[in-house]
Amino acid sequence: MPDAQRHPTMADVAERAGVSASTVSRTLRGLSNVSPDVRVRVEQAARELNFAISRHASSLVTGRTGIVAVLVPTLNSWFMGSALSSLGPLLRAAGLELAVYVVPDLAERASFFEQLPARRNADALLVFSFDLTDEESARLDDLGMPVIYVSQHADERPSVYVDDVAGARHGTRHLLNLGHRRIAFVQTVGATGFSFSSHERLLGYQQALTEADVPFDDSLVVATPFPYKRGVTEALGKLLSLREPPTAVFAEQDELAASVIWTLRKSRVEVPERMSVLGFDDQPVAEWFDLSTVAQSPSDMGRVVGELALELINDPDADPRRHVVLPTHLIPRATTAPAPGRVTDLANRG
Amino acid sequence: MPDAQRHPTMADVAERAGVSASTVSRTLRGLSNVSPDVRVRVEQAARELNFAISRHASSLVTGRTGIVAVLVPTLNSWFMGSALSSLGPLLRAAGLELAVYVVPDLAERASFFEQLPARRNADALLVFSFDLTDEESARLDDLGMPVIYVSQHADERPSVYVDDVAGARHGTRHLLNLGHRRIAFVQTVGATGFSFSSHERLLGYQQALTEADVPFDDSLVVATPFPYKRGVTEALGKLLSLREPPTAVFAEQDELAASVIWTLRKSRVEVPERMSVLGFDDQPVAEWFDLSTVAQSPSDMGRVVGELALELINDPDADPRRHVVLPTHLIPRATTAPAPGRVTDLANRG
DNA sequence: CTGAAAGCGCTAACAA
DNA sequence: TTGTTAGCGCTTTCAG
Repeated sequence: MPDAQRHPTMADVAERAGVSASTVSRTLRGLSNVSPDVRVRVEQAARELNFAISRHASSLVTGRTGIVAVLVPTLNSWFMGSALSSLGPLLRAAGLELAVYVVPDLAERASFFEQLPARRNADALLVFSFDLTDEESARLDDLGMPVIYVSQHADERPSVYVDDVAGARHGTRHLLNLGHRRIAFVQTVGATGFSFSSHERLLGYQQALTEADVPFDDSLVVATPFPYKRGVTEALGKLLSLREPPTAVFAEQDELAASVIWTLRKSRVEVPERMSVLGFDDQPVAEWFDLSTVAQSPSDMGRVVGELALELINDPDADPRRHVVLPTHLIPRATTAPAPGRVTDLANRG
Repeated sequence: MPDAQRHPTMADVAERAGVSASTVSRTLRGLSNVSPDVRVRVEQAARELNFAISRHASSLVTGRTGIVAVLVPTLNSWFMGSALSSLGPLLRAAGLELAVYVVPDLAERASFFEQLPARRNADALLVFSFDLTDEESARLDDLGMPVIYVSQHADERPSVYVDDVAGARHGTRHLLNLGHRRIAFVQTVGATGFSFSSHERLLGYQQALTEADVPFDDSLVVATPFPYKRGVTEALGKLLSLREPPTAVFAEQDELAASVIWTLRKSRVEVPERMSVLGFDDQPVAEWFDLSTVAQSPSDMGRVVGELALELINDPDADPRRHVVLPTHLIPRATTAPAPGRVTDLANRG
């Protein structure tokens, strides 16, 4: 259907408005030094011709592409989806495009870092949820554009992440305050091992235990491979058959927590009567399951990282190593309750 | 950290290799008419200088941007995530970039169609899961690039969608074959009303009933607003209080089905003993819940639409109105069972 | 406030 | 097979 007639150029608009191309350029970019009547004529001509600027032509001369690139392992996760769904509109509002590099496996990853396709083709790169090797980070340093690390620390480089340690500490304290002393921690382990967040959350869990003088027992920490189900059943089996089984499970993330609850209920272990379950994230599934959880906000994260990107792009003097740490908050729902056979204060402060 | 020294250009590479810029261009694009030794020299020079081509400069002369744009309502859904996660790598392999326009609400949508930011800045546009007005579609026709409609039909324009009607028909037949005669259909209704798929699935449901001579009863069709929970409780309340309540529920999609199961179990209605529940999608949640469902594959969809885009971009003579319809298949799991008090053939053919 | 001219980095004829 | 030339459509001096 589309009629591939050529797009009008600035020269066309200029001719129609009876001015020069430079004036059209100035007008359309909203520069101040254009007389009101000329501005009106130009704008009208542009509208009539249905003119759209060619970003490529202007990039060539300004040296800016108007594109922000993001590097993600997948788009198929709550975190990515939420973060990018808020980042996208924010960038658009600033007149920038969002380009996405999906790098699902090791081969693609190697090729990405070898070719660096974003080089010269974006104004900034946002690296989401990767645990980069030093070599990879070094490669990105030569990209010639600001690189912001999301969901991971990166020394001397700008990054944005949620305070996983504090979040897990608060969550664990919530369980401790409910009188639990045997608290299990369930992690997921992927193809590339534990994620950065996973480490941090375990750390927060340990810190809270230490603060409460509850000895850390590593038989209470279990890992399960990603496509849960079987792994979860096994992991819970292990926990329930301990001499002194846990009365609470802190799952590293909500989907895992949901799976834990599901599996427990199947085995007739009531939640929260016999076992409290706490998640991390506050994904939609947490609401369905009435799951107590430590909430984080990926859409806030998208917003914050977008703003930081704009700043680094527009202000060359901006601090190029800023770290932004986002908070979490505890949402007690129906899956955590006082430890069986214990009278406690119901505090859920973290 | 990045040292903003200027990027080397083709001229730099040319100088270093002792050839002209055209030769560099030809070499790097892999054209055949370059002598082997020159090729080697050029490639080495490019490598040494860490040269990367400026897509913008070449776009200017070739008229192609090397970008495929997608228009999506959100990135925060299983369907989008899966589809784009497969589309991205496919495009990269073809040397194309993926640009994403996230248009979450009516205001953004209006602005998108007014400005058409993709115009002149992409080689094709893929419109995902929008029900466009005629006016909007017409606007896209003037974009000057192939526009492919995903998850929706569009007369006379290329489109890719899953066969929702057939899928829902198969699913409904599965329930009929299990002896169910009172089968409810639960839809979700969003801010903009029912989606295209929603309509189609309802249609398939009705067709199957008709084929089986089961009268269609519109009190068995209920809708619930998107953030389920409350809506689902109400909807099920309505169904269960019917004079002749259903023995099976066909939910328009898996998340909704999960919510239905959850709510039923809370009300002590056993699934599948007293109520069968069937979903649509085969999202990960279907596996957790051991949910019988009608499976579709968004990642196949991403792949197919990507291939179609490449074809339309590269071959001007390609049929510009091709429709590709993707299949579904039934996955019987644990949430569908013979209707209570009925002896039936357990066929699950669709 | 406006226009003319130069050139951003590349590719596409055309010659050689 | 290679180099030369002439732009692609814009922005940016620099004059006026």
